[in-house]
Amino acid sequence: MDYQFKDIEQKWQQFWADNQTFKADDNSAKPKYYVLDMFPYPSGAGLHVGHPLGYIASDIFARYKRLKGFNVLHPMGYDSFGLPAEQYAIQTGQHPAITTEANIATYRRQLDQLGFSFDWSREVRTSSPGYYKWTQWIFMQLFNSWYNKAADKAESIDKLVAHFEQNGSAGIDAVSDEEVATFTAAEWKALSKEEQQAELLKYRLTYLRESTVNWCAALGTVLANDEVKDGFSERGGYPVEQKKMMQWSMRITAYAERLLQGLDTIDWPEPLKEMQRNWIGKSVGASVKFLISAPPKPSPEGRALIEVSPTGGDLEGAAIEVFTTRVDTIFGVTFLVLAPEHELVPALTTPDQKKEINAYIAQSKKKSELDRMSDTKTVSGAFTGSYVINPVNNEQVPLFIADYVLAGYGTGAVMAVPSGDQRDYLFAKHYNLPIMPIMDIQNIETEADPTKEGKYINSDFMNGLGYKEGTAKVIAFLEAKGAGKAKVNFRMRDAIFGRQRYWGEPVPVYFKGDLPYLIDEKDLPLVLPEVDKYLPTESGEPPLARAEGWNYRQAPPKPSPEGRAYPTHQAGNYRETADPVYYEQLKEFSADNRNQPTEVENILWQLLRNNQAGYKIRRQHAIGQFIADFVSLEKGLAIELDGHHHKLNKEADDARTEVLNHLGFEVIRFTNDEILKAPQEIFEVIKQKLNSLPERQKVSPTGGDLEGARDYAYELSTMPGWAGSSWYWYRYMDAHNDQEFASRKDIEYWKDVDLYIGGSEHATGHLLYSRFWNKFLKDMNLVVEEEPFKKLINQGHIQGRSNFVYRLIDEMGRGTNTFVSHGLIKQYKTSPLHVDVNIVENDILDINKFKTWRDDFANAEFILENGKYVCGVEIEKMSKSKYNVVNPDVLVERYGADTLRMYEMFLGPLEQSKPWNTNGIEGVFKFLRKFWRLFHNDQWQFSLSDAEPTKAELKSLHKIIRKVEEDVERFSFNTSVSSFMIAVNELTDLKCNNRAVLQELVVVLSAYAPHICEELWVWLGNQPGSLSYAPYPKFNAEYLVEDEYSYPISINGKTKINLNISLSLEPKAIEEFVLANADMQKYLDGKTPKKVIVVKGRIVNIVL
RNA sequence: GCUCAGAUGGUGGAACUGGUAGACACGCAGGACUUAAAAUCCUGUUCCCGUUAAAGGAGUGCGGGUUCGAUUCCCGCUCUGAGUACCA
Repeated sequence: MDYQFKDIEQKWQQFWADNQTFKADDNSAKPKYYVLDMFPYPSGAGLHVGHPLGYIASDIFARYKRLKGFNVLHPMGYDSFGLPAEQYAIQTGQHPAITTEANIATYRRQLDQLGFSFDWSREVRTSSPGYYKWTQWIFMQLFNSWYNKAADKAESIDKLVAHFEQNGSAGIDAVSDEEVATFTAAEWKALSKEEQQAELLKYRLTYLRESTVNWCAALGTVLANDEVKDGFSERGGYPVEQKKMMQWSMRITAYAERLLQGLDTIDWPEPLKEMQRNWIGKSVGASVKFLISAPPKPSPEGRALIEVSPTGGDLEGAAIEVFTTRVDTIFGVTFLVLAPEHELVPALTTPDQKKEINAYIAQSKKKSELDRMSDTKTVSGAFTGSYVINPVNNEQVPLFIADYVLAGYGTGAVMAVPSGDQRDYLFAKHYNLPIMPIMDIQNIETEADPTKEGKYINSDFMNGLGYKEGTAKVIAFLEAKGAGKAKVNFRMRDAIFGRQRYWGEPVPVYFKGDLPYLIDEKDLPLVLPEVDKYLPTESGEPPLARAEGWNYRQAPPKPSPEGRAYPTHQAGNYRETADPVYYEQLKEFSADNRNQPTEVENILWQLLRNNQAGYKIRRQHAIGQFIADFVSLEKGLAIELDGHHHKLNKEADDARTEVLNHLGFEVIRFTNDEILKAPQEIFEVIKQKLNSLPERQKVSPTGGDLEGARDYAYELSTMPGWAGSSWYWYRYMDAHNDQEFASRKDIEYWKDVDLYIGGSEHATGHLLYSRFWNKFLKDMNLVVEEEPFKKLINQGHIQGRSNFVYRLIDEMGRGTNTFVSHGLIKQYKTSPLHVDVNIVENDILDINKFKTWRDDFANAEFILENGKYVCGVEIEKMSKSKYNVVNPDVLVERYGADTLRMYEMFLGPLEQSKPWNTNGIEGVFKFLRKFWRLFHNDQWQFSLSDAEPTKAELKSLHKIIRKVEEDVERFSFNTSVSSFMIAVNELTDLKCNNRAVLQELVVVLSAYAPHICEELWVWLGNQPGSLSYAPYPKFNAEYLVEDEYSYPISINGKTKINLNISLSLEPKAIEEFVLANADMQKYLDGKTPKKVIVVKGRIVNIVL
């Protein structure tokens, strides 16, 4: 039979699925190998031909490793939280979960038809509660941790608390917020719980803090730095502004050094490592304090300044701290510059300068991010009127502000050394400030000279020293004086960890007042609630604020005999609907309480039981959210005793009273003492109260009783897109575990990802955050490797090739229905318009198809060149809106998956970006047919010979065995496709139909073209499905041994002829043989060679 | 501006540690089969000069260098792509 790829591919895809052929074993004697693809966001557009590129490569590699005897884990899943589904929901009202589900179905169908060897039993989806339960859990671990610099790892927050309780803040070296308090153990213990919480928040690895964020009003959310490009959002291209907001952040800066050092231990592309290094942005230098000096001539106004300073006192004694990488140049400092946003600017501005400074601040605020970037030449700034003192020579230098100093980097202040820094130089020239050379070989005629060579001059105690000694000396000097110290600064900022969006993981946090608390671990997952609309509320709160009952109900703590603690409810959120489950829980606690009464309760109970007060009294009865000590449901009276808890929490009691009142209960309270002293009197009070109250309507305990209960507000923002992708490779190891994010056993077996394939666009996002979380999990001893991805390969991007038509613009500036061919557009006023690449061939527009492409083009007219409409071409991203998408479905339908797989590999090196071009796919298709034909006779009948393979056949076979081994190991998939073609061409020429040879060839090719190989494998008489785990053929070098080699003979490096010479011949003999050759005599032309170079088995070169 | 990657026929690309530049494909040209088309197969295809065949010359972005020999190594430059952006 002819090569029927459609039947074959369907059949084997079904077989693999039915037999779970690629299910990985968690416990195997074979060595493990983990091949991972970056999991996709399932977009509505489905896959285009660019998406599978990396998956094909990883699949070939995974299949190859199986043949090589490895236990391969090769999973796939979906990064299914994200903006597009939510944007779609906003527009259509369709729940993002539904959109996502539909998109995943499309993705799955498209992936399946390409014959990937994924272990689908381990599929993960970041948006499924079973998965994000553990994303939330990891968040909680981060919340419960702090970074101990002394141990250089994250540790439990309990350990920090224990330290505070014993030693106060002394001796703690932590990565924390800047403004942490210092306190003694006693002071710590004296703090209220809330104050302690607030302080601990400054240490936690995930924390809430007022931060300047990238706010995108159009998207209604904040964005991470890596999601902002040139002041616009990466998705959608909307403007982004800076805004101060209370935000969740991740203390990734704690790991800056380890993230940097770790790069040296992993096998990643150098450019990608470089991007991470730049992003981390380590600079080694020093921080120096410049004392603020009084204005030079204290005027009445000058004094006024000091009085109005925000510090409330004398600014003398206060200092400006700068960070510098060239502290050795400090004697060249002739002024200081602050960022306009620097907090001390208002206080340091003298009244004379106030006007100028304010004008400058206003002006630089107005400048957009873009202006500031494009305009790097203009010097601008303003003098504050104040001066500071250089600590090394006590000289007064003026203090300026200028927007070339960034508030967000370092301390937002720089010491200006115009002789060594070009920006400072320009600034000094502009403001006529002195420029002081500090190196003997410095040339500062026209520009700054940042040289480190030479000896210092004008530098007091540093004069005559070189860079290294000078730097050491000046740091020692500053340290001794307490005016500075060596310091390392990082460019990387903590990562904002919150989006004001719906379609993301809820943050497992609720609030008491302003303080965040974790929900109970047993309440995970905190499931995303339903909302009526996916938009922010009218008051600008995130969409989750629309969710009904989006509040946390903390279960009452287990009662202690003395405590009988009630949940600490406080005024706040109101809840109208009942929660039967919670009510059941309350009833349980009530029963517990009844079984363990306190002394006082017991006394009162003896008086009130059996209708002794005239009405039925219940004790420890659940009402709404609370358990009342005694209650008459009939009369609506709650009697509360003064438990241990109540004393501590008057506010909570008041709130409780308010709620109970709302529910129709009157509340009376007694202290324990009152009851102990005069129980009978209390009894009488209660009795009177009961009589005075009207009878209450009966309410069902489940229905009405819970109404109006108070709850805690949950966090309203959701986690950012990178949360779910920062640990997913561990979930694949144990995808269905509902006790742990992955079991210790499986983590210890699979350890880390051996090969990770994905795009370089994740360099500073996903790949950095994943390394961060991995290091944290390692610190927590939850995983075993410090780095998650041992080897990483960036597949190139397949770009689209767009075609354009050019619409003629009339003199009014309106678009017409006339289109100008590309060659003529210079003569007309036109505007370009994307046109569907499917109606263009070789850049010539099919005019008839164009007219039917869009209704409004039915009457289009054209200005042609040479009778043709030539389209413009541009290489850009493949996207629906650009009409340049090539769909793999179409190609699979026409050529089959095996052809598409091999063609995508054949296109060029995996890591290279290139525009898609379907031309050439025929060549690969022909190759597979030719391969198929090797196994068949002229009548398309399966026909093989069992004879001994010939030497030539074995040579072809073993060449390809070795070649594929070499190529796959170095990820050069394109070259092995060529080699397969060569092998099949050779075997065809040899008319090879030898079973032994072809069977091995099938195994070698099966990683690339699995379907056709499975089919032939079974024809060859093997067990269906066994091919995937067949042994890779053993290469035997003997078959490639030659006894002759065709030496290229060159004269002065230019090849002239080839001569067959025995490989056993030694160089001396080769030289003689060559020089004696008749043809060579002609070239030598009687001359004697100056020199003859013979490289055995390679080349002969004659120098004349 | 800085950092990184790259530049090879009409096209995609190959040449792995310096050793026959252009493998393998696409496209194109010519041919075979066929009434014809499709499909398939064969031949040619870096450029220039020349031709019956030959023989010669140039050639891996440009200019230098090292070397018997350079697409490969070194120096300078041009262009393209990516990242980054006043980072003190």
